[in-house]
Amino acid sequence: MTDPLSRTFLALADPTRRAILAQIADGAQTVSAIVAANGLSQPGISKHLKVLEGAGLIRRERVAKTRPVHLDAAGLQKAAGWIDHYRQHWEGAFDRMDALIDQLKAEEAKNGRQ
Amino acid sequence: MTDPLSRTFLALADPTRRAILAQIADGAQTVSAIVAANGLSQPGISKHLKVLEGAGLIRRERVAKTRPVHLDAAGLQKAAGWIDHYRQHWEGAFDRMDALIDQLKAEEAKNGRQ
DNA sequence: GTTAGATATTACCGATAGGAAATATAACTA
DNA sequence: TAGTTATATTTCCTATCGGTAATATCTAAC
Repeated sequence: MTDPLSRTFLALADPTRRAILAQIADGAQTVSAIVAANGLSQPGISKHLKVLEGAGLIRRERVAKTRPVHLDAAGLQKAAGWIDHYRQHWEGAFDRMDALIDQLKAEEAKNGRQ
Repeated sequence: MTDPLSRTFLALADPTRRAILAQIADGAQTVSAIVAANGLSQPGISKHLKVLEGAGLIRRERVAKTRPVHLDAAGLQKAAGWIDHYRQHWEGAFDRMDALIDQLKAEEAKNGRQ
């Protein structure tokens, strides 16, 4: 019952779930393939997939008996968007620091000439 | 005892903690100021700050009696870096889709000329 | 050194997460 | 229709989370 962004970050806060995303990044995989790749039980994987789906990070379709799992960019974009807001801040901070360093160097050079 | 990236994402998976980061994005704030801004109790805020510090998202210094809380770019950069890896994937997917649309348009135009 | 203010730590609570095992459902196949 | 495969759901356990209240610690000022 939490907000979508929290759900997305919570979904990313688990190594198994990040491994699943890494596994399907290059193309859809069946649940069985994901179970085989990770050491977990099948119900355990299904639970993780449910969390990822609820966070908008994966989509599932139905192909015959299997339910291939796809990466969904929408959820990741939301998370990236939130972080990007702060990236502007810290890159700004780096820029200001660079400017400060340049200024200090310039003054140092000027003092050297005195 | 979990891995650093999980700790970072877990720290971001809470609205109160994201609000704290938003509040200190433009400059350090004291714990009291953060307590006043959010509706929570002081120990509650201290707990959240501990989580944020463990995730490398904030730093704390000591200035007289207060402990100003600063945004720390390091943790955010790790999280952003992880997501960026997948951003390349999904932007690649968009590019490929754009290329496909261009190709379809080109063929359509060619057929139109026939 | 005593006192006051700012913050951290501890103890406790209810809710939820992550995990395994058992069971149920859904769809292909014989 | 019965059997088999793929996946989902339920149940149960323990650990952790988010919250509050009470207490402790650290620093500055007197």
